[in-house]
Amino acid sequence: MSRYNPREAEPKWQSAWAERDAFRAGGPESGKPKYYVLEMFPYPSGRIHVGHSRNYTMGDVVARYKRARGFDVLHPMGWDAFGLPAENAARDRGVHPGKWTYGNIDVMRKQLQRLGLALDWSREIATCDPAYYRHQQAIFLKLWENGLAYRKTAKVNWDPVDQTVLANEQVIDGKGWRSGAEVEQRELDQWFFKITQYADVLTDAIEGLDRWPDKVRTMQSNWIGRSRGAEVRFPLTDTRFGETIDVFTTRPDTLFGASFLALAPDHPIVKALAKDNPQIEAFCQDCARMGTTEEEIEKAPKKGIDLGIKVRHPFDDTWEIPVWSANFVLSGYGTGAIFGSPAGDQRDLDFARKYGLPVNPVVLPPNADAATHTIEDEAFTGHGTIYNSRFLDGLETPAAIERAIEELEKLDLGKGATSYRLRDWLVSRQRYWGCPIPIVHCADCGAVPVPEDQLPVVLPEDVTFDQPSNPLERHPTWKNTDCPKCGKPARRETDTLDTFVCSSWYFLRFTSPWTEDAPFAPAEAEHWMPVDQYVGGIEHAILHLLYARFFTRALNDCGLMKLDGGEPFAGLFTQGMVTHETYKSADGKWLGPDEIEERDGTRVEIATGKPVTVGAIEKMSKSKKNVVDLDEFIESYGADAARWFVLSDSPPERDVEYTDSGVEGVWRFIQRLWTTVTSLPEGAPGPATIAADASGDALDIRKAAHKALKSVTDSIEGFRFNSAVAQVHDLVNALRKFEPTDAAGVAAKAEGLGILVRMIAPFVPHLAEECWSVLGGEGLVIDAAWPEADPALLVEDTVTLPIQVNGKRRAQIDVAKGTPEDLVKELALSHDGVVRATEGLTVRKVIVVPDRIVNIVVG
RNA sequence: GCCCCUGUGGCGGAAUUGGUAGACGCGACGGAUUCAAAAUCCGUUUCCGCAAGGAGUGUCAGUUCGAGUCUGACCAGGGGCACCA
Repeated sequence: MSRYNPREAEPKWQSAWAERDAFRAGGPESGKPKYYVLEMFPYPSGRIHVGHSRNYTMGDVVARYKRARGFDVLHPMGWDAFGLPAENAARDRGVHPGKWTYGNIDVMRKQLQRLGLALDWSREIATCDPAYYRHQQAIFLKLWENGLAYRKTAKVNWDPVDQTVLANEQVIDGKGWRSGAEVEQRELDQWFFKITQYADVLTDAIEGLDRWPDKVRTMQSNWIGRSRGAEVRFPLTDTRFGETIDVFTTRPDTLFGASFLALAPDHPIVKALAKDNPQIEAFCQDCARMGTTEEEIEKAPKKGIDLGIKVRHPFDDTWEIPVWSANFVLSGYGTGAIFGSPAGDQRDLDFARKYGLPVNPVVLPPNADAATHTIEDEAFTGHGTIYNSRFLDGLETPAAIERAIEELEKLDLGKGATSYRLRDWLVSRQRYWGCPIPIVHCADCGAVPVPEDQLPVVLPEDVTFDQPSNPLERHPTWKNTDCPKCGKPARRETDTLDTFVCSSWYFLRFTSPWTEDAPFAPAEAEHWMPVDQYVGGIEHAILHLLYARFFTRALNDCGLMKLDGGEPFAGLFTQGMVTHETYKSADGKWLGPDEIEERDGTRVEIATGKPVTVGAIEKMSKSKKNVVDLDEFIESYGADAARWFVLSDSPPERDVEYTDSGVEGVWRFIQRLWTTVTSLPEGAPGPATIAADASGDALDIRKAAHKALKSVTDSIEGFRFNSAVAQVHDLVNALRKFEPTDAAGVAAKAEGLGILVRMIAPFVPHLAEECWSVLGGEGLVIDAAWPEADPALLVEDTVTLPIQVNGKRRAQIDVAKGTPEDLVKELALSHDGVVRATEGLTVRKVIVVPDRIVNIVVG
């Protein structure tokens, strides 16, 4: 019997699919329901390893399954091609970023094609292509016209290694997301997108994302960080610096506990006071001099200075409150000023204790006694009953908040307000390999947009990477141009856009990548959007997924399209990684799995013969060398084996560990499936057979096939691919053990195999085609409809009922389905095992759950 | 500090609504085949026990005829946010 040879079969079927252009998406005219499935597009960093392939395989299973279910599927692929690694490669190897990038794209495209993905390659895009980024420049200008892109001087995150600014979302634990370097704060003039304008809708809409993981929804909600509260205006006793100081608080119910106000050191009032007061000036400088990295800021001790001015309490104009400046007050959040209510806030309490400010308890914890309740070193931050607070006395916190706001509004000294943690998206990058910002700076006219007919602003080719700073800035001529408005000599914007801008709308471009006069054809976008199933890594839970949600709304508002609800991704699945053991050589260098081998039970470095240290199991990554190259894997085991492996064992959202023995198990399975299929005798009916009059073993095998079909279908729908794999294993085991003895048996086996082959087609498409063809199936299996399980075969006519005595299983009986309770009870009570277990005890109750279980309660 | 998730055999995991815990795979062990090996095939494999039987889903309680599944407290691991007023 011949073995299945993926090396021959896989290219053959790939050509067959390509010849009939099988995966080209139709569109509005196809007459079929649409389904848009998308994997987060790759950054072309070099080569694809088995780890990367998991993401694409999962999307592919969905694409192929939906296709078999009669959907017009859009499943495109492209390249997130701008980014810093290309510049690093240019610096290290002297190759132009474009050349490096396109070279990688060619390699990776071939790798993805060898994986047998059902992709519509006619829609391929690369974001570094001027045909793509010209539209991005047009979008930038549209956002600018609509007030959603703006330029301002602000404190921003500066990555000293990558020599560029970063968005807040790209700073992880105080370090740059790519370089890992400690991020510094710098005051710079930069471009921003006004994502904060959408903070409210972006929060509210999270609730409707019911096909997103809860985890991602929570993370987005926390990131935006909406807090509801009040803005309170404290009247200044001295009006040199204005009428009031405005403060944001979430707890206006504690207003009667106010003992000081604290302003950020760079608050305008503090700055004004510092001019005539050397002590305040010194304090401000001290704060400014203090470390600029996130970590230093966090560790800095609390300190402040009395500014010598006073405000009046909004509810009592005879009550004066001192105004301080404190280093822990952030100028960027709320109004850059707080009121200190030490009894109810730990930080305020620490500050009050340090500087001897009053601590007035105003919230009584539940079950506490007003007469004895005191605050020592620990503030009570929870909700409770308000006291010591005049008209708020006796109210519970939520009611007191409302009452306080009501009063503030009546006095015109405040109002209900909402504050957000989210900052506007800083999109300027001081890098070369990105989309140029289409703006010209003119001494007379200011920032002037490049007129639409002059787009794209193309990157110059002749740049150097021998210095760390922005190559566009250093380019001798590129930045020199004329002002589009007045014609005078002017300077081009040399910053490029954050690459996350590119990935914020690529899924729209895929709907009509050939459109030249617009980023996308609105009719196509409206037909295909939203993406029905998006698949990608959890690392984008905030970054990309939040930006994209903002972008579709912004594009809606700029009139570029109409997308109901504004959400780009109706369904999101965040897949786990592929992990692998790590290895280090005797001298501490990372080694790849192909550089080691096992000799006499210990693993040694092949080159030196010295033993290696086996390290932690970690996500496959180039830096730790624990990768298995996809081409090499396919060379040995085939694409189907890679696909089956990454879907097996672990739930898709969890990590799966790559092991050689696991891969061998997959190989065994593929061969076993093949021998099972080819074991069908000559002249057997085709795979579309329905062996309607089967009985006995033949009927059992039919039932097994239809049950497996039902469970596999459910598992695919529920994104439980590991379960689907197990159910397929089960069916293969049943089919290979079934040796038909007559024509009816052969027909039943043929039917079972026919179901099996169509069922595995989304997972191992090449093997499925080969099987379909040997079984004599008509056409290609990709064109075969998903089989329907016969409901009559899903129900058993007898059931095995476990019988419990006091909740412990003691026996089981086989009864006809639907046997009356009385009879079941009688059978159960007379069963030997039950009689033994109940001897000498009184039967108090018998619970019969029809066709499920019997429980006898004795005592 | 606040918020969220996860704890099941030697391992990855299954048990979708409370109803036979451990499907399926890996590993291990035994056997067949072979001169031998690879490959393949057939068994066994939660733990204790020869067995009958007993115990068992992180711990402790609770609800229930019945809990991996529900509730509460705790323990452990992972993740997110964090001077955010």
